[in-house]
Amino acid sequence: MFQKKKFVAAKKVTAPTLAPTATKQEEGEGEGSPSKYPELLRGFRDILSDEQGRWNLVRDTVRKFAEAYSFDRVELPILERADLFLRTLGKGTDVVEKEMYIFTDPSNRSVALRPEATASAARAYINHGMLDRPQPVKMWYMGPMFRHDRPQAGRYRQFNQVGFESFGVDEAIVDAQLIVIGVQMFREMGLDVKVEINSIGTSECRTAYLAELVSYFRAHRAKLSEDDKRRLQKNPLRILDSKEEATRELLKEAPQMLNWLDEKSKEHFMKVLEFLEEMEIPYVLNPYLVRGLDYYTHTVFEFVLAEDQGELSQSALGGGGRYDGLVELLGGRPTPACGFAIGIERIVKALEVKGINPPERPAPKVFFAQLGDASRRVGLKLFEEFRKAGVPIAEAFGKNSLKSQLENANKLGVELTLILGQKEVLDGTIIIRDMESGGQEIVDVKKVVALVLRKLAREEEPVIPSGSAVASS
RNA sequence: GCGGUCAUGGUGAAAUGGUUAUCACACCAGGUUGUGGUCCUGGUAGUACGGGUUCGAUCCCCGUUGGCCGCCCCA
Repeated sequence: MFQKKKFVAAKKVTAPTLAPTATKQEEGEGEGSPSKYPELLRGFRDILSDEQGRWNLVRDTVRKFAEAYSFDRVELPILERADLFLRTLGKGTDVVEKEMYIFTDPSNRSVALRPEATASAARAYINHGMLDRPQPVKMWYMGPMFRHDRPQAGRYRQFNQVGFESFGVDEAIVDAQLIVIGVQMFREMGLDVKVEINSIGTSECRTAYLAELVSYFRAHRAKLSEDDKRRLQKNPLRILDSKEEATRELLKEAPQMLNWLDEKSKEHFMKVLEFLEEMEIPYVLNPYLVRGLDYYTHTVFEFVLAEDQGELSQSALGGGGRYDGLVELLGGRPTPACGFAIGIERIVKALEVKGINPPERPAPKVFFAQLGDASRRVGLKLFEEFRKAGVPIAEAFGKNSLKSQLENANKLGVELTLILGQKEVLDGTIIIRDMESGGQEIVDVKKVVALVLRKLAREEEPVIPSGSAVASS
């Protein structure tokens, strides 16, 4: 029996803590499991087989695109020096300020679970001297990210992202192609997205613009909400996507980023848009689109689920942009770069809402039913033969009665059940039972794989309807 | 981080300040020999956790944890 009490007891055994800096057990989350059963950490989840079909669709599609567009797969560490993110993401950003899983490791280093992977990709680019490879260096990754945010549907503390990053080329076509890849991937998966796009220029023109923006809003400070005042102080760009009515009103008269772009930035942005038009990628110019991370320059964009895709609280499926200063910021040679990341959980959710649910794996069409240990031994070998023949096969070795095994077979919806009893083992035969008709035949066990293959192939032959019109529903 | 809302077996639901918490589905085992789908019988399994009020709490109160929604933010 499973002892429920064990977990209660286990709670009292204080595990060696990784953070000797003593997170005092105060209020809020963070105590052990309050239940008698082990409980998931808030915002963390198990992804079970009922979702795996959709996950596979995402994984497979992404991989196909990565290969077609020659992006190289990289596996980046989940844990990095905290400093990497603190330097790159920006001081005022929420991610850095309150969402990072940051702690001191046993060797007394400040480390962080990655909240995103672009910084790691840039770090890898520098560490491995990729600037000496033919440019652009194009890489893609897929894996978990961590942000200690308040969980909600479509927002988790551990979530998975796929990212595409291209280093070393500053041409607008790089931005455009990344957007094309993103949009086409979504289409391939059956999701209709639109692209929201903006340019925030170089850090120089952004600084000039921000000064202007701040002074504009300072003049109207009285009308701003507390939130927006805080933004104005900490991260003024964010005021652009404020949802406050009064602020939105003020924004109409506010200085526009686009007017502050220098000639080169403007030209770059126009080219990106032209390429998108050429490719007939639907985009929406959103002058208020800014991204949450500081390293972006020039083009920024988001992939947003098209409206008619059902109710979803989180409709931004991904986003990205150009980050020409990032490599240099990390100490590398100035290197232009551009990339995007998409959130797998949100995509999977969108697929679910849309009713797209491919099977996780092909359902087995054959079931092996045994009677006794001699039969089990033969079964063990047969499984290998069927595997080599590429035929998935199910079993219930743990059951003793033929009846319950057939029940299982029936529930699985297999076409054929192989029945092997004492008698058959002695004779070197096996029974093939057709589950639909109930018909059975006794065959040589040595030929069973070939016979099953033939029977299954016959089933798959398309039945040509003979003349009679099929009643339409 | 702020506000709201909810929490009953694996799932979906029902009920009550007072014997043993109800039902369906699912799962397991049977309905004499080695044969599934329907049917019948039986079984496993639950009031998230901690405290308080009470003679008595699953129900009332408080706290915690977790889900969801809005804000913040973002993928």
